[in-house]
Amino acid sequence: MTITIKDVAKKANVSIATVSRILNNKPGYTKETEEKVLQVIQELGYHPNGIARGLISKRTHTIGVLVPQISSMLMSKFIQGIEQAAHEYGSSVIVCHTESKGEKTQKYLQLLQEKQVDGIVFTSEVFTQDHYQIIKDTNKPVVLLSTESYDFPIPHVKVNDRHAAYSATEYLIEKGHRKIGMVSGSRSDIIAGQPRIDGFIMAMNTYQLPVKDEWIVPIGFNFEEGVKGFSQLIDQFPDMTAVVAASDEVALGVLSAAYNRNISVPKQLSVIGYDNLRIAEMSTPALTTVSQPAVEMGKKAAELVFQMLETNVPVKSYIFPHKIVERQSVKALS
Amino acid sequence: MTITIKDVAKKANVSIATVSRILNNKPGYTKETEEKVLQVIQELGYHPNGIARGLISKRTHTIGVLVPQISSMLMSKFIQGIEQAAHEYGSSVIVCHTESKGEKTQKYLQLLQEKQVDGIVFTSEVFTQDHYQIIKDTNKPVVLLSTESYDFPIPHVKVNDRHAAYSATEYLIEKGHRKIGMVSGSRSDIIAGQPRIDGFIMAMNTYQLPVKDEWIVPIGFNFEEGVKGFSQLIDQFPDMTAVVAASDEVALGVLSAAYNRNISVPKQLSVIGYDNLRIAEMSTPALTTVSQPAVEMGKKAAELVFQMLETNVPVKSYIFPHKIVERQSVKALS
DNA sequence: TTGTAGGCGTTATCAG
DNA sequence: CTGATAACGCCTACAA
Repeated sequence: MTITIKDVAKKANVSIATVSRILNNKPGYTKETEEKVLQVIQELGYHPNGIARGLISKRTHTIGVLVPQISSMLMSKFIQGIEQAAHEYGSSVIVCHTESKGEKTQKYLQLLQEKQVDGIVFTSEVFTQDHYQIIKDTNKPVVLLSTESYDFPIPHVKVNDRHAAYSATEYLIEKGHRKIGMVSGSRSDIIAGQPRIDGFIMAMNTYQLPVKDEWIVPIGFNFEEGVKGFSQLIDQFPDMTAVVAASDEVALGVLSAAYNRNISVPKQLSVIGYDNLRIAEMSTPALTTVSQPAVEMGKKAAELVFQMLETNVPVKSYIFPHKIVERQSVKALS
Repeated sequence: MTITIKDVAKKANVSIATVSRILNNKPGYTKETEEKVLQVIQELGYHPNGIARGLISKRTHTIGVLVPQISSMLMSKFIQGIEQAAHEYGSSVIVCHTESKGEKTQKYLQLLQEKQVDGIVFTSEVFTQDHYQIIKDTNKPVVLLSTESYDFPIPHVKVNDRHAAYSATEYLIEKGHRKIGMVSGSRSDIIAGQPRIDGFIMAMNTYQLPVKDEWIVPIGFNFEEGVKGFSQLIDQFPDMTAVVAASDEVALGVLSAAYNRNISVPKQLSVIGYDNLRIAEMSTPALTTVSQPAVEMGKKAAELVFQMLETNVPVKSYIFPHKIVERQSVKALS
C-alpha cells in the first residue's frame, strides 16, 4: 500500500536508479528528467523510507539518551540541549528512562543497539563494567553527561562538582558566615555526592573554619530529602547561619522547612543552592545558587557524539565552568 | 564488520532460516539445534538488527512525541507518562521540540513519517489543516494530548479546561471570596486560554458575583508572565482578595510579585494554581491548585496509540477528571 | 525438522 | 546520462 521508489520510477518512465540519484542529488541526470521525476513525486505524495535507507547507509540519524529521571528539571534541560544539537545535526533523539535501575539501563543499552542508533548520551549515573561490556564492541560513540568514568575511556561533559561546591561554600564564607552546614547527596554517590561534600570541607579547611560530621547531612537531591535533611541538620547544629544545599530542589526543601519552623530566609538563615534551575528564580525568596549550564552541557554532549561519528576519532572531555548566581537567599553577615 | 544472522548460521552449521526461527521462536526446530544456535549467538555476541526487521515487519516499535517546550515541567510529566506506556508496549519514544513553530512542527511530522514511527502523540498545540495533510494518508495512529481538534477526527486526551477553571473559581467562592481576579492565558489560545477564562466567568456568574474585564489579565502561562500579569491585575483591582492563575508557573509568579509588594499570601491574598506540578508542593507557601494528572494523561495518550495500532479501529477520546489539591495558598474568608 | 529463495525499499556498482 | 542488478540484514513461504 505504501508507495515506493519503484512506483515513482514506473510512473515517470525511468529506472529506480535515476530516481534515487535525484533524491540524493548525485550527479547524473538531465534537468528535464529531474523535473519529470520531481513532479511525479509530488503527484504520488512519495516519501523516502528512512528504514530502508538506514539498512544500507548504516546511519539512522537517531541518538539515544539515558536519563535516570525523566521529569527532573535538570534532566529536562539536558534533554533540551541534546535535542537541540541533534536537530542541528539532522538527527532525532530517543529518550530512555532508566529510573536508576541498573537492570533497566542494561535493557535500554541493548535496545538502543538493536535500534542501531548512531550514538548514545549517558546521563548522571555511574557507568559500570556491565554497561561498558555492551557498548564496547560496537563502535558507536558514547558520551557521559554529568558523570564520568574512571575505569573506561569514555569522554564526558560535566562541571567540576568539587570545585563548584567549594565555590558555593567560599561565597558564603566571604559573606561573613562561619557556621555553615550542608545538606548533600549520599556519600556513596561517587559522582555528585562525595565530591560536593569534599568541596565543602575543602573550603572550610582553607578558611580554617571548623566542620563537624553532624554538620553534614548526606541524604539526597530532591525536595523531600531537603526538608528532612534540614530538620535533622538544624537540630544538630542550632546556631548555624548558612547552609549549602546539594541541589536547588534540596534548597527549596530547606526553604520550606525553614518557613515552617518560622526561620526567616535570608534574615536568620542563608541558603545557597546548586544547579540554577528555573525554580531557583521562581522561589520566594529567589534562590542564590551555583549555576550549571545544563542546556549547553546537553548540547555539548550531543555535539561530541556527532563529532566522534564524523571524524571517527575519540574526542576530549569537556568541563564546563560554573558560576554563582546571586539572588535573594543569602544575606551578608556583619 | 557487524556480525549478522549469516555468521551465526554458518558457525552453527544451520541455515539462516533456522536461526531466524529460533530468534523469533516460531515452531520448527529441535531443542538440540536451539541450544547450539543459542550458544553460538552468545559466543559471537550477536544482536538482531532492528532496522532490517523493521523493513519487513513495517513496525519500528518507536513512537514520536511533539512538544512545544521540552523543559516545561508539564511537558516532562507528559513525556514521562508516554515513555512509561511505550516501555510497557515494548517501544521507544522520539521526542521532538517544536518550539510552537508551525514550520518546525511540519518538518518534524515529515521526519517522523520517514523514520516510519508506529504512531504519534501530538501535545498542547492546535492541530492545523497543514498537519492533518501530512498524517492523513499514512494510516499511522495519532493522538492529541492536552489539546483537541474540532475539525479532524483525531482522538484526544485532556481534562475539561473550562470545567477545571470553574472548579478552581468555585473553590475560592466557597471559601468566602467575592472579589476574585484572574491571570490567564491568551484569549486567542483556543485550547487552554479562552476556555479557562470561560470557566472562571461562568462560575462567577453562577454565584452572581461581578466580573469586570479588567479583572482578567490574559497574558500567558509562565512565571514571568505571572509576575507581570499580577502587577497589572492588582493595580486595576486593588481590593481583590483572591486570584485564580491559569497555571502553577503563573501562580508562582503571582506569589513572587506579591512577596515583593509585601502582600502576604495567604493572609492578605489567596492564590490558586492549575496543573499541580511538583513546584506546587515545593513553593512557600505550598500552592493550592487544580490537579491535572499529567503522567497518567501522557500514559493514556500513548496507550491509545498502541490500541489503535493493534486493533486498527479508531478509539474514543478520553477526558480525565481534575481535582482540587488543598495546600496553603488559599485562606477562608470569615 | 530443516534449507532455499524471494522480497522489504534503498543505495551503489557496474555496464551501456 | 541511464538502467540493470547486487547488496543491506532479516523474515517467510515453499520445498525437501
